[in-house]
Amino acid sequence: MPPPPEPKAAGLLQGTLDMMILQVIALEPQHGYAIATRLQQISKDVLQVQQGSLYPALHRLEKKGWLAAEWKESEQGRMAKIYSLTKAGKKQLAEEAENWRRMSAAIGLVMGTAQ
Amino acid sequence: MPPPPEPKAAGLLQGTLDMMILQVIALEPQHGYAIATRLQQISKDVLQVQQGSLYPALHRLEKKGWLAAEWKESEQGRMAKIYSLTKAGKKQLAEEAENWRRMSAAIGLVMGTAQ
DNA sequence: CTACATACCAAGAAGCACGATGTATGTAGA
DNA sequence: TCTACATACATCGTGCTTCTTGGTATGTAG
Repeated sequence: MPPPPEPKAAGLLQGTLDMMILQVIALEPQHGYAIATRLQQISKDVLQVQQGSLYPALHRLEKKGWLAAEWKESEQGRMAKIYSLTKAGKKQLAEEAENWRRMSAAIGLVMGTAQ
Repeated sequence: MPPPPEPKAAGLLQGTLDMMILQVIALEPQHGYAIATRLQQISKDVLQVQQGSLYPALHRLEKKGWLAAEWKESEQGRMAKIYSLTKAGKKQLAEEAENWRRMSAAIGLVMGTAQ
């Protein structure tokens, strides 16, 4: 049998996935599969979003009205559901980003990583 | 009736509570009530740990062997359960702190807060 | 025709923070 | 004395999010 393929250690902080999805889409409308790829690229392989986390999150965000979906052709020439930010989504992203800054700064204070 | 007492906005990132508890206790053994107070002080009121989050977390950490508990007199002259870090707890804290740094840095990259 | 990358989705389980609620004691003030 | 408040512990149920695992389908390269 093959050696256990590394712990994988995803373990995302709750709530940050939604925020990062909004952020990636804010830069440019994307389909789900590409969002996961981009997140992994940008974070230099630290963040590896599972599909079982990604798609529920996308549906969640669409349901709340932060995202709008549309079937289009992807860059690879295949049909894909392209998500883009709604106006409410932009506002939500701004709020969550601000909250993230406050929170991570506070945690930084506690952990002595401040400054 | 009194005006609604401010949103309170706790909303901790899941998983970080354990890490911060370990960190606060690493600085000095504390009892539960004091841990919550300290966290609030250090974070300048950004982090407000509910008792319904705190005590389960303490029991969880003790069960895993990261914390050791002992009944002693508090600074206020009352009996309190003082928690201190075990050897395993120190190791765990180091791991979680390192992981936090990697994670928050990665999220920072995504959010454009980098540098 | 097999494997792989692309692209979507669902179901079940587990973990965790939260809100509400309860107990008890010591102290300060009315 | 009676009341309020701070200290100090704790449990329970709920809801949300993430993870794991599995499944569908298409195009392309070998």
